[in-house]
Amino acid sequence: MARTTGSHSDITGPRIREVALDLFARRGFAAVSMRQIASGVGVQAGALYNYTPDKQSLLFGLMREHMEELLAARAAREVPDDPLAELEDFTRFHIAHHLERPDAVFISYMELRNLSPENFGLIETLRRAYEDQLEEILKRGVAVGVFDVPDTKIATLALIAMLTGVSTWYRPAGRLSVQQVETIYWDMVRKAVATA
Amino acid sequence: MARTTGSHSDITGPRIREVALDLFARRGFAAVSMRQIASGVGVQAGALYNYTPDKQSLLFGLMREHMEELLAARAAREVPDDPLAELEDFTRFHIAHHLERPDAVFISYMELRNLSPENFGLIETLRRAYEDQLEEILKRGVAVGVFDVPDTKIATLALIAMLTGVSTWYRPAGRLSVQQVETIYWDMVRKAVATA
DNA sequence: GTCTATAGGACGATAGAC
DNA sequence: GTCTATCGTCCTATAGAC
Repeated sequence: MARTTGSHSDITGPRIREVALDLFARRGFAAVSMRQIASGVGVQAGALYNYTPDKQSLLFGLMREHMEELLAARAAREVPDDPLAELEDFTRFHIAHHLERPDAVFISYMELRNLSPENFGLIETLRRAYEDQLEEILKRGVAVGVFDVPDTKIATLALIAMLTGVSTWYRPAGRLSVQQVETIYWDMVRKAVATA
Repeated sequence: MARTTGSHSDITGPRIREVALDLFARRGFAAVSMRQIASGVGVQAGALYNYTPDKQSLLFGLMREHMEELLAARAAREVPDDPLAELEDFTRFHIAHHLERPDAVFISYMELRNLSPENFGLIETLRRAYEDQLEEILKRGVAVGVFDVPDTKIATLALIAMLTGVSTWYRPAGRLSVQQVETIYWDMVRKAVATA
């Protein structure tokens, strides 16, 4: 892992984030030391502090990046007009996006309690903004009579929990493609909010 | 927190488990020290080792107890005969049981990676046994034509993720009773697996 | 059963040389 | 920008007195 002394600012920065994401996801933030991260990158522990003021900022940066990427990817999408097609789009987007970055997904809800109160608040705001997009779809569908849910807020949380749960069991080498998984979940989501 | 020197084996044992459960849930296993647990109990750190061989056994004991209690509570139930009523019973049981012990629920899926491989395997076996009960209900319902799910294994995981997710947002002081929450979720579960 | 004391090591973060 | 060296603190777990 050792590396020759010298300047590598363009490489080291991203590598630190990469290694930290991997180690935090696999062992947990509190169980990972700055020395372990440095070793994975191939530098000494002190060198990390050229890139982050402290360990917690490293975690926060990874989580904020993940949430902002999620919101940006969602915003970049061309969204259909009717609520049913919109909900299908959201479902498929959510599953595909989350399965593409399992480590970031994992730490973003497992390590919330290791954030300072300020940082926690910032992440929660981003998470709320994302959830609100789903709730708005449900509200529109209820308004025009294509959905029937007793409580849009709870339905939102229930559906997101269900969809995000894919990350806990999906393995790319398994028997199902991402598209097949999307379709199976969409079938359940569609029916769960359908008019009786 | 200090306590007079002396024998308290009948009190200290349960208190250690109680304090550990609370601290592990609030801050995470790796972030909690034996000294902090001892301080919460009102003894010195060394005294803990009269009750547990090490920190990890303490965690494992809490998780195993939680899973065994879950299976026992489920087994003690009188289960209705038709799949639809059975599924409603499972849904309401799962929600009520989990909302009664949020800390144990929390650590039981957040701290899996802090278990040794052997202990992890034991907990996974118990978890699988519980999940299998739901899958059997779904299979029976599909067999007699009252449920329509494309994949019972995935539906099982999806429904459990949705139901367990209640623990992340429910607060007893909130606007809804446990019964109301059960009913809202049952409405979604019922429709999600219904025949089209 | 609990205490005090400690072994033996890892931690986060910083200072100063190059 | 990275290194080596280190400060001060905390950790798990054990030993031996009471």
